[in-house]
Amino acid sequence: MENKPVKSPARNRRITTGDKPAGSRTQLDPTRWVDVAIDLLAREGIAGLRVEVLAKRCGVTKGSFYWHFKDRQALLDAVLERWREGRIRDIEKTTSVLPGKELEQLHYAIEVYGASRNRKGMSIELAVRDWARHDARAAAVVESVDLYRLECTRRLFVASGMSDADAKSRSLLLYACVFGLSLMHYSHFDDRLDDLKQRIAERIVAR
Amino acid sequence: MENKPVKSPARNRRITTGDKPAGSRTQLDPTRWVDVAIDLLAREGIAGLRVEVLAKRCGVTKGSFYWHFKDRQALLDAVLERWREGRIRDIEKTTSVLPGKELEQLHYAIEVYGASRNRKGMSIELAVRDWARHDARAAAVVESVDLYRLECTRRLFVASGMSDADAKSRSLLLYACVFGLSLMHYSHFDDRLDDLKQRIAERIVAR
DNA sequence: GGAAAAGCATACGGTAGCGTATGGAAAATA
DNA sequence: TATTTTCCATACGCTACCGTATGCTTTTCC
Repeated sequence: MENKPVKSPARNRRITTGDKPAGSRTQLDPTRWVDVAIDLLAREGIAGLRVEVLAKRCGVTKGSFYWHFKDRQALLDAVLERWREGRIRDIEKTTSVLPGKELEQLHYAIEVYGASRNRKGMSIELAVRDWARHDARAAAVVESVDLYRLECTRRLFVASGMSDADAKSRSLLLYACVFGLSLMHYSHFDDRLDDLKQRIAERIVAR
Repeated sequence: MENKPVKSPARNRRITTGDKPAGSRTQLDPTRWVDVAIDLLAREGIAGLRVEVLAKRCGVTKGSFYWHFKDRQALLDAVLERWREGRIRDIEKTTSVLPGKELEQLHYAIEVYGASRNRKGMSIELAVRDWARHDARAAAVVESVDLYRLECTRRLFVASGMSDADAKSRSLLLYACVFGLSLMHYSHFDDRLDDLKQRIAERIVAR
């Protein structure tokens, strides 16, 4: 008597990812779960990154999740690792520059971090940092990323002719300012925010 | 059976604001709940501020909580209001200064914000800001506090002889740096952090 | 001293979330 | 085609919460 409703079969889940030569393995999700998880993290924060919510967002149930991951912590570890790798790559890309263009590149970095098109990236950044305040693993990842960033921009300042101590302080000030601004609500403080930001960037980089 | 049998009022609370003089009244709780709640907020963040956890920390059960507060949101509103008042008072105290001592006072403010003895205050600050990222009420409070802070320090910069535009940018940079530093993990970036901080403060305030 | 209110405990229903058990369907493989 | 492996749905037990209902005990006040 107990017929199944057969409501939403996953019949046409033909995954057409960048197929290798007839890879033949379904190979559906090792990365997709993390993709959606990071999107959820950006929107809701670490407290909103729940297994069943994530599964629903992926169009499956948690039965699938627990086939791919041992538990929630395994997902969180994967999210952290993915974030770390992405940040390292991004830092290297942002701070590699031809000699002579260092200060220009530093200005560019500041502008990119504060740009509105980078909203999601900054949401992830803040979510991870909040996460790190109550989780040692996240804190360790944040620290490694911070140190790498600080070191890369320090080199740029040094390459542009500044002393090591000056370069260090400017590098730290740069990132502190970038993240601090993303924490604040100052849009009503001035009606010419672009000028304001420009002056701040000058104070960090110039002279 | 849809009547309200006996118990309904959550309304006629004791006044507690000087009803009787020196009455040794119970006076136990209108503020104490919020005290403990803010302590819990500092430790665990907004996600850890749960009714039953708070009650246990107060040494009672939630039956007591729901006598004093309509619901969890009422507590959160009280926490926000208390935080806002405290910040406003603190800003006024920190930025009121004799003419001629403005830059000195700005240095003092920076140093106080970054001091280790202010750890709990900064924990609350970060918890409220994270809260504000997903709650409109908290966001409104943060914005009002931010604008007040920015305005007060702007006046200090102006009073020390800077242009209005310069003062605005330095004021914003000051707070962005203070909060940004509290988000970062840079203790291994240099072995002389005091020098580093001093250089940053100089760059924000001096010249 | 006794009624009334204040202050709190206990029990309950309800939701959301984690992780497990188990079965079923689809794809891969023999 | 038959069997195994992959992938997912469903159901279950458990815990942590929120908010309500209903007492019980201590004050307060007359």
